[in-house]
Parts: sequence; C-alpha cells; structure tokens
Amino acid sequence: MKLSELHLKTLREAPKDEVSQSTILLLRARFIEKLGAGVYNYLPFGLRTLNKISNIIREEMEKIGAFEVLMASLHPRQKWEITQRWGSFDALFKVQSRSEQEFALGPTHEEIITPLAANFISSYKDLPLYLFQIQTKFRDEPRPKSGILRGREFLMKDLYSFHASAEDLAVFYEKMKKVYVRIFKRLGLRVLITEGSGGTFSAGYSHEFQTPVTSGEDTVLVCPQCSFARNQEVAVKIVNCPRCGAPLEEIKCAEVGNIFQLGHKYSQPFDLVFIDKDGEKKWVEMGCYGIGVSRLLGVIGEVYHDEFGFTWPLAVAPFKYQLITLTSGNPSINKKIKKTAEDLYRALLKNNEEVLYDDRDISAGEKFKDADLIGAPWRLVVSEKALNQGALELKKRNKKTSQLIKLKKFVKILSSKKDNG
RNA sequence: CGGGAACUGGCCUAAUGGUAAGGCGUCUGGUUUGGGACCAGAAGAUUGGCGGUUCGAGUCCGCCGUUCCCGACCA
Repeated sequence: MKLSELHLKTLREAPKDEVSQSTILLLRARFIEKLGAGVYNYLPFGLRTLNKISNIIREEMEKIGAFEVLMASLHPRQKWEITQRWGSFDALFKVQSRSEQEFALGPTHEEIITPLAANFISSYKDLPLYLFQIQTKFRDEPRPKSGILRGREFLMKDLYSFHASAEDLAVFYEKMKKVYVRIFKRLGLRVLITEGSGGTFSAGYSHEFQTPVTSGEDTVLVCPQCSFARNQEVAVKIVNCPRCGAPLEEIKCAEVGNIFQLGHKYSQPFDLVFIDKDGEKKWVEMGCYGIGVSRLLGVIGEVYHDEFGFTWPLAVAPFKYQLITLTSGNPSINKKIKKTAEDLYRALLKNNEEVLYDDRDISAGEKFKDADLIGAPWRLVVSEKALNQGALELKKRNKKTSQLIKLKKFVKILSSKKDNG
C-alpha cells in the first residue's frame, strides 16, 4: 500500500477524554475512529491488525477440528424466552421490526447455536462437534470503558463444543486451555489462567485468561512461587496461596478469553438430545469458549507501545515493513531515490511481503513520526546517504540504532525467503 | 443506575457578562528535505440542544443530550 493513496492523516495530539494509552495511539494512528461510547469504526490499518489476530485464532480453531460458521445478529425474542434470558440478561440490546416483531442484538450465541446444532446431532456418532464464529457482539454495557477495551459493540470469537459425555467435555475443556495458551503466546501475550466466577452464565466450571496490563479492570491474585492465580472477585480475602502458602501478589489484568463448561444448561431448554450407544436419549454436554478479538487489539497495543507509537509483534503488525524515501534537494539524486524505492517496493510485493510505502511528498520528520506511530516492526529508508553506498537503511522499530545493508543483498535475501524478521 | 467532571471549526486549546482568538491539520503558491521545518495567502464556528436571567450570554440559571472518570454492574 502506498500512503499517498490513503488520505488519512494521523493525529498529533491525543483526543481529550481518552485515558487508555492503547486507545489514544489507535486513534492517533488512525487504526480506529470513535463513533460513540464503546462504539468504534475500524480503519484500514486497524482492520489489518484485527484480521491478523482473527486469523491466528481461526488457524488454531481449525487445527483442533472446529468449523467456522457465521450466525445471525438479529435474534428472535422467542429464542431468548426459551432460556428466560430475554428478561434477565441486563445487557441485552432489544430492537423491533416495523411490524413490532422483537429481536435481541446477539450478545452471545447459545440461544442460536443450540437449536442449530440439533440439525447436526441425533446420535452419539454425531459427537463431538465443534463450531465457532468470529462475529460482532452487542452488549448494552452500563459503562463502556477504556476505549476499545470494553465496548458496546465488539468482535468476538466464540466456539461451542458438543459432547456425548461430561468426561469428553472435560477432556476437551482441558485441551482448550492449552490451545488458548498457544493462541495468546502467538499473539505475544502473557496470560494467567484464573478460576472464573461463571456469573449468571453457566452452571459450571469456568476459567478466565488474564493478561497483565496496568490499565486492566480485573485484579488477579497471583502466587509468585507456583502457578496459582485467581480473580479477586472470587477470591474474597485470600492472602496466602492455598497451594503453597506463599503471600499472593495483586496484578491488574485485562480478561482476554474465557472458557465455560455449560453442561446441560442450554441443551435442556432447547431439547438438544442424542441417542447414546446404550440406546438411551441423553442431553448433549456443551462447552463454550470466548476470545475478545477487538479487545485484543487494545490489549496487545497496551503491551506493545512506547511514547512514540506501537511496537507491534510481527505476528499482528499491520505491515512488516514501512518503506520511507528521504528525498534531497538535488533533482537527479531525487529521481534515483524514488526509482530505487519504487523498485524495492515492487520487489517486496512480489515476494508477498506486507509493506507500507510512504511515498508522500512531506518532510522527513513527519515520515519518521508516522512510521513510529503506526509501528511496523521494520523501517526501510532509501536516502542519498545510504544510496551512495549502494545500500538501504534497516531499522527495527524497537531498537535505537539502524544498520545499512547492500540493496542487492537485501533483495536476494527477500527472494530466497531466508529472512524471518 | 449513584457520585463527580466536561462539551468552543477536522484535532488541541484561549476568551474580567461587552459581540469568538490561537496552534495543529486542510487548500494555493513558494521554499525546504535525517525526527511532526519555514514564508505568504485562503477556506473553515449560528460556542452540544432548548428555554430563562440580562440592554447584552461561550461565560450566569434550568432542563435535555453527549462524552470521560470513580463506584455498582459485567462471558
């Protein structure tokens, strides 16, 4: 992509009223735009990053044999009456059609996936079944917070699992814990696994995945000795680790994922049953597994930034390279610089590299500031200085110093695919 | 939902109750090119909305809206 073709100017100043560092930078770098409290538009760079996150999650879901679906956002009232949550789910957005038919804007999808799964399931031979989606959820939060971290409309991955037995559910549940740890690791995040409260949501057992960030809204009690961690919400007045006795530490965290064993909570009201080996009719055992995708954009930004902008890990960066030209006063040198950059840009594209080419006719300082703000892991500079040595300047976003590399060598490395960042 | 604060061109700010100012950005032209450069010119605001007090309201009062923060709440 060429920056000259995207007429989105970055902001020099933080919008007032915004306190979340990641949200300030996301707004300044024009990754997102605010529409209202907890409601955001995703602009090209933000969407690219969001898609990187989604794709990592999608890959891991498909690896365990889950199939992707996309369910409706308009949920007929009647479905929510079946579980009696039409009246009890406080954050439910309700809308009416012109003929006064009532709908909920989906905040979660048990009411939809459970009857849907009945299309697939009638025998133990049809189990287990894993379905997931990555979709916009709507929740009428009493207080949207910290920009993108708690919104009223947000992107979420939700996986639902269906099992013939509680034992099978438990095994899969443990497997999902490991899958989640792997996903967050790939995203560059440290997570603590805590026992969750479950809320009004599930009858059973649940765990939360918490990433330590100072702006987080949860407080997690962590044992510095063993791996024990528990959300303060459900750990009233615990001071010492119940496992090893060491004094617990309080850490501010953002919840990035959670998993639940639902058991029969939804299969029962929707009469989701199967015939087991013994010929008996049984309730399907269900689990659900969520990851806040758009929240992750904020949390990763919260972890990976400095005073100038983002320092995205390569796995989620909107671009791997930001290519900059520094033109000079001399027209003939200028021409050469532009041609070199243009050739380099094409070589990068040819090798399927993700590159943002800043070909705008603006001052050097402005290009550097924008590159730091947007936060591609590598900055490439084509300048008179480097060109005199037949070289290109290479700088890592999170390093202070840059290095020169011969242009030919760089292109060679590119095409031999030996470069892994 | 309880408490607190705020709302002035696209963004950030200023204006003892006296008729909206500046910076950034944008547009034009020039100049410049290693960290948001410089010069000249231009466009852009019925100060969130409605009502009130006043000779006169961005400023004071009331109601409403929106946003932020603390709390309650929260797959």
